[in-house]
Parts: sequence; C-alpha cells; structure tokens
Amino acid sequence: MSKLKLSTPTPVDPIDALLTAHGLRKTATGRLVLGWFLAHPDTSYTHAQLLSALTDDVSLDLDRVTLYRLIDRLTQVGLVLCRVDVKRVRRFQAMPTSVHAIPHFECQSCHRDSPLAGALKANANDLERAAQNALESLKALGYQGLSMDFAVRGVCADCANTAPE
Amino acid sequence: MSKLKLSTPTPVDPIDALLTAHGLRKTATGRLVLGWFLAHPDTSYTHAQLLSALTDDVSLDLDRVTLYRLIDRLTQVGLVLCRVDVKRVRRFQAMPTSVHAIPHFECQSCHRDSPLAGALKANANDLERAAQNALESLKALGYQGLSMDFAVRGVCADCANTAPE
DNA sequence: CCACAAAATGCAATTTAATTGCGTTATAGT
DNA sequence: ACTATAACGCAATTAAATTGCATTTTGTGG
Repeated sequence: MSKLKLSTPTPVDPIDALLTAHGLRKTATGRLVLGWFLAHPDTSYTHAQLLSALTDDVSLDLDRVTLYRLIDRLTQVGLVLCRVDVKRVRRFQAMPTSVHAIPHFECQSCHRDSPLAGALKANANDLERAAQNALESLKALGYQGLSMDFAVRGVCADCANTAPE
Repeated sequence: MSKLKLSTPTPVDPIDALLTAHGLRKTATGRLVLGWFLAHPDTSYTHAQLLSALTDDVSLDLDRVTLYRLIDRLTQVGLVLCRVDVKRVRRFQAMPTSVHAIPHFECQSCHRDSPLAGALKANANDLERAAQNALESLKALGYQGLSMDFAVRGVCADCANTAPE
C-alpha cells in the first residue's frame, strides 16, 4: 500500500485548530488549559481547583487573573461549560459533545447535592427522551454547545424526617 | 341560621401557623418576611431587593444580617425556595405549591437568561409531563417542597451568528 | 523579515455577596 | 413570672471575582 501525502504538510494540532476556529489566539497557556479541559471531560473544576491542578500536574505557572480571563474567553465561544454550584462557586468543564439531562437534587436543609438516578428509576427514561428532543429542537434553531441541567430543589426525605415535626 | 362556635376560639393566623408548624418562632420580622413571600408567589428576590422592598413597602427596618439569617431559616424548613442565578447571586421566593419545570436558556456569551417556552413549542408538553411524573415519584419518597429548574446552557443563536466564524 | 495594532499577561487594588463573633433582646414552655 | 433558647443588631471579616494599568506576546500587512 502506497503512502499518501497528507493534505496539510504541517500537521494541525487539534487544540490549535479549535482555538483558531473560535477566534482565539494560540498562546502557550491557552493550549495547556484547553488541553486540560479536553483531557478531562465530564469533570468540572472550580477556578481554584483548576489553578492548582495546572501548576501541580502541568507545571504551568500563571496568574489567577489570567486564568479567570482565559476561562472567560473559552466559555464565551462555547468551548467550555460554566455553571454555578450550590455554594455560589463557578464550575468549569469541557463543553460536552453529546449531552443528557442528569437530574440532581439540592437539599436546602443539609445542602447536599445528590443524583436522582435512583429515585427516578421509572421516570428517568421519559425525562431523558423529552430532554433529548428539546435539545434537538434548539440545535435546529442555531443554538450551539448545548448542555442541560435538571435540578430539583427542596428538602430531602432524611431532613424532612429529622425535622421538628 | 345559628352561629357556630369556632373550634379554635382564637382564630389562627395562617402565617403564624406555618411558622410554628415548621418550628420557627413567631417574631414580628418573621411574620412580615414570610408574609411578603406568600403575597408575591412566583416572584424571586435577591437579598438586596428584598431588603429594600421590605423597608419601602412594609416600612420594616431590619439589619442585613438578620434578614440573611431569617431567610436561611425559612429555606432550611422548605418554606422558601433558594436558587443561585447566573450572576452568582442567591434568589429567594415562596416555595411553590404546584410546580412545573420552566425551561430556560443561559447564554454564555451575552449572559442573557431567557425562557425557552417559545423555542420548545413542540417539546414543552412532553418535558412538562415527564417532569411532573418525576416530581410525583419524589414526593412519594418523602421529599418535600419540591421545585424544578430545567436549565440549558450554551451559546444562543444570536451570539453564534455574530461570532468570529 | 520587520513593524505595528490588537490581544494576552501579570500585579495591585477593589468590589460585592455573604459569613462570623458577640453582647443584647425577645420568645416559648414550665 | 422565670429561665433556657432562639432571634436580633452591630462590627469586623471572608472569599470569589473584577478592574485598571503597564508590559509582553501574537497575528497581519508591508
């Protein structure tokens, strides 16, 4: 089998490609940070966690503010997903490519955030299907980089029982 | 028609009843604040908004910290719903009695938070039904004061089009 | 390859929501 | 009425995130 000449003589780094495709510059930190997110899909980090992870694991030494601004750029163009957790802290992760709604419960008494997969056994599938369809509709309308978050808030059974009556 | 003697000689204020039923004391501020929430269902307030609303409309003059702690108590027992908005600020409202999932979209580019009712025309009903069923399951399991929040995050069509390409 | 405008970086100072400590006052239960 | 406990008010503090500004790096056009 004969060797094929690559269409691009200089092989393109997929991360660089993403950066330029979204109008961002190819800086050392930009590559490392986006690389980190892509290497850890489905995991979300606070700004502080990300900062220490980068310094420890990638020995990237950058300023807090620089990281804030870089993350801002990444979220603005839809490469990174940002949500605010129950403790009012932003959490960042790679924008998922295929998404499902993962229902979770936030107890206002014990402040625990727990998945509802177990409690919703029967309904989970319906919910998932409805959510997927909704997502498709939005995509068709031009929305990009979609991620769903289905939250239920209240008082969990444990706290309700421990309650004053 | 003869007058009936009330079962409770001293008529019970519904707000007082709620307070005691949830193990809270009947203080002047507690009554006023819970009263305000119940008088404005489906409307959420930040701590600052609530504070000025109370001083302006009910001429209740209380300390910031006191309001924080009072709201904490009300949310802990499930009388008040607390969520964190996209600007990382807590928003409080009366815990809804009958709830539906109101899908909304948070754009990570323009930071607008818009309802998805329009965009989801076709899917809204399915989603609503699935959500309602899920809620019923949770109620049966002992969860209390349930409220749903269905959030979709990403880049809205407007921002995606204005993008660098 | 060089120059120059625009974007990215680092550091210091600041903003804002929310929390903690503590002495005082009001409420509930006996 | 009396007492333990919860609620209150004030001052000080915490923690995440933002802003301003001077300096360096990146992309682009000659």
